Amino acid sequence: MRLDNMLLAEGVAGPEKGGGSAAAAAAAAAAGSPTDNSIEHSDYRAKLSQIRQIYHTELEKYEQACNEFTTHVMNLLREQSRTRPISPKEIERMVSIIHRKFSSIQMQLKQSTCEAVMILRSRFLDARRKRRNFSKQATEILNEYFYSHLSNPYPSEEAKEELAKKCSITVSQVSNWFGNKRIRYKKNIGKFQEEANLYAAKTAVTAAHAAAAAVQNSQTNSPTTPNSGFQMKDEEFQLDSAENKNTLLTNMFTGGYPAPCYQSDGRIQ
DNA sequence: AAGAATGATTGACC
DNA sequence: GGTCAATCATTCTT
Repeated sequence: MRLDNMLLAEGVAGPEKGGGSAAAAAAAAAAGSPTDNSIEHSDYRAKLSQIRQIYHTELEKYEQACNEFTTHVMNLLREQSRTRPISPKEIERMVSIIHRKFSSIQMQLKQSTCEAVMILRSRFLDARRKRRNFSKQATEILNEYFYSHLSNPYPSEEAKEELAKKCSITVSQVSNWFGNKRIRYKKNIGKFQEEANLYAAKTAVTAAHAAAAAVQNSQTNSPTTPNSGFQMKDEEFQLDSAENKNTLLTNMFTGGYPAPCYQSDGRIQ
């Protein structure tokens, strides 16, 4: 009974099911509540409840019509009983015919409701599958964070939330982005070197401005710069040495490619 | 139209 | 539970 299960899972089954309502509640609870993707999801839920409402009102209408028709037929039979004898069995037969007819109509209603739910579902899933590239600003913000935390590009939950807010995307999208970025950067550091230098320069410039404002007479010209490549956390301090920074600074302006600092085997954590 | 880039999903791992 | 790695599916670039 796929259709029934589906309706139950979506909470479309009505109270007329009697004992089934408990099963409906259980199924709804078991289905869980994926509370991510709030905007599209709430839209989905709204449409679903709309379908459910239509189903219930239609069902009620049929129920009522069935009752009305039954009493109408009963009246007719009663009238006919004056002219000819009508057995209780015949009445029973008529009533059961009517009920059968109406229950088949209700079945059709259930089926079409189910179809509507399925269509809604597939549309929802399609919408989720369809992706849009993030805005340029969003990518910029994410890249800025990534390259300025290259030694440990793992934003905390709070940092993720902040980035998500700044980029107007969800936290899981931020997680996805960092997951993709880490793996793709690691796979081909050379390809990303230009980008890395760009963002390193960007943060260097802003840091330099701050530094210049603070210490005008100082000779220090090495603002905080990111590492050349992210490493295992164990190596972080070792590779974040001043020597490394200087190398990067030089490379930044000469366009050189600093050697990647990866361990041959391990994962990044 | 083909290939590259990119966001999302999935399964395995710790 | 978060991450990695492979992969899918769509979008962008050439």
